[in-house]
Amino acid sequence: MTGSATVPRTAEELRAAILERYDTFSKRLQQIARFVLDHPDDLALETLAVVAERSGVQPSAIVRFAKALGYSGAMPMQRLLRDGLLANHTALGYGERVRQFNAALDHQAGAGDDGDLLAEFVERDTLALENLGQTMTKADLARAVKLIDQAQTLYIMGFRRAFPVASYLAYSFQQVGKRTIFVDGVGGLTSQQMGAVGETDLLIAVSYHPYAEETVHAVEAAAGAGAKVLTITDSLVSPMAKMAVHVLQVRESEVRGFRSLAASLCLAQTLVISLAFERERASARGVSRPRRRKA
Amino acid sequence: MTGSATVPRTAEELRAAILERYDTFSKRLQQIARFVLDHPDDLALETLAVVAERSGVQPSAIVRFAKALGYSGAMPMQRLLRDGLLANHTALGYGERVRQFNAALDHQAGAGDDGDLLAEFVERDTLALENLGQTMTKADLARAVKLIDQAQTLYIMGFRRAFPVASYLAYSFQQVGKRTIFVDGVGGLTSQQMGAVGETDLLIAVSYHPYAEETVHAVEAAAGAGAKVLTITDSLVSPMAKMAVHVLQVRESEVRGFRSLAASLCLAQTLVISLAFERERASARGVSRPRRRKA
DNA sequence: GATAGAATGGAACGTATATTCCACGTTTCA
DNA sequence: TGAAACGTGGAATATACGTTCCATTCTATC
Repeated sequence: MTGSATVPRTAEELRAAILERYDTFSKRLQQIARFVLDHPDDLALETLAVVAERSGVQPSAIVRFAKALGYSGAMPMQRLLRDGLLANHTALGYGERVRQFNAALDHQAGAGDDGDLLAEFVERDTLALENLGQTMTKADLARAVKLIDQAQTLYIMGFRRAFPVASYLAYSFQQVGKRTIFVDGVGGLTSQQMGAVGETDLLIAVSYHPYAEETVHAVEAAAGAGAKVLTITDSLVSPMAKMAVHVLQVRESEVRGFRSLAASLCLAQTLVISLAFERERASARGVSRPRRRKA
Repeated sequence: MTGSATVPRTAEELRAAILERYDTFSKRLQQIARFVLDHPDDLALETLAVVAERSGVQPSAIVRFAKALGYSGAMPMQRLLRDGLLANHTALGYGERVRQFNAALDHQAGAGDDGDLLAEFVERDTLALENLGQTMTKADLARAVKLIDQAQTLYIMGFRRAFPVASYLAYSFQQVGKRTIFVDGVGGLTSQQMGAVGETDLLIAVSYHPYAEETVHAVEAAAGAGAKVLTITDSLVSPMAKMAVHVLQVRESEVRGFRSLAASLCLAQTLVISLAFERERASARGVSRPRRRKA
């Protein structure tokens, strides 16, 4: 039944295949081909019956069209166009590509071959980074840097899975000369470490689902004391998000319950170096920081 | 049945409505709300059953969620998100792409500008990951996993810049049930924490140039006590490399004097999950670990 | 600690959908 | 012009989906 040896596997390939074989199609099939080329989004999103009515053909004709291209039915073709739609979208098919990646991983897991596990994680982290670059706006970043710059003292916390990110932030901010206190929770001294937090300070709380209790409480306390809170988290409705003056959302893909931290650390480093540059620029303009100076 | 007076009629309104009423939702409904906010495209394109499985809830729960927002069912809500996706796709051909174009212009603006610092880091981390995938051999990884698997107790250490990596390793290995001791150096108790290390144990030492003194000393001590040492480092001739039975070299690319940790963390995660798979496979084959099976 | 109420999971249900099948119409070649 | 092959429309069918319902579990209140 397959018309040709190779079946199109991407939206672009499909488009090319239709153009190439257009002349060999029957009249009705050509009519469908024109519709697919002209309104790919319709075919991607709407139900087959709707597409049939909108293009003026029978549903069965569309199925025949798909089979003529080598598919088993119309639905595989639809899925292809859906993925293509997402790829053009800003979200970039991130979810879909992760889905496919996970599916591939499952298959390999069944085969028992962990040889290329590394390659797969590399791929997944690359996707997460790409997604970060496209979803995080410059305005969000600039606002975060401004908050950090204005803070008299920086408090940083993050437990469990967020701990590596928090420790990296603390270490790096100290390196660039920012007055930073790392609330590491050692010895149960969290509240003591946070004791002096005041209205001129900023707390950066890193937390991912499930959100550590200590972090939530600390954010509450800090907000109660009048301090500003900046959270790096995975959801806009995380417990911290509401109390925070600014939220940086990071989407790390998850495989078998293990989420990566690549995107978070990339963001963390961007924050640190953005701050360093900001200060450099400020001190280059004038001796005193324009934000603080009184005269 | 309608929860509120007005039912959201656009994707943006829906988003706002969810955020506003989030607190009034039950636990499961909040879980769904998070998923909808974080993965709107999934809900728009995938079938309800797929969304349910991906978000870890029942299909009926999603229907309840939609009804709680005032819809007659889940499908009207889906249609809303679908239309929103389409609108973004077509209409943004102008607005969004102009914005991206402007962003590209800013990127060209210059080195001093921190406008697209994020893009720069994303690019750099992506390269680092790619490099990791190409240089790290399967044999190196397999040997490392084997060492970890055979160790009775795992000791993990890494200070300064390596601390986030070490803490991630410690946390993750504990999560998958490996007996792990995180030598964090709190209270100057490093040598005490390392006191019981013996011939059947493995020390994973993470260290980058300039190599922290404490790490070097600890590796010496561990090697002296007969323990095996696996190092994750940036040079084959680092002080630790000679004493280690196995070295995993990670080359993090450097931008403006700041090195990333993306590749190291990707490697770390690969190690953890490789170990988890290895154990899973072993326990699936037989009750006892077949690692040493003779037949 | 007991009880009323809400929330939840999962099976059962009805429906809408994609697909298949077949009779009819159209084209093509002898 | 006749006959055979191909293409087409629409009904029939099987499937997959969204939705509903109810027993059970969880939560809050007394």
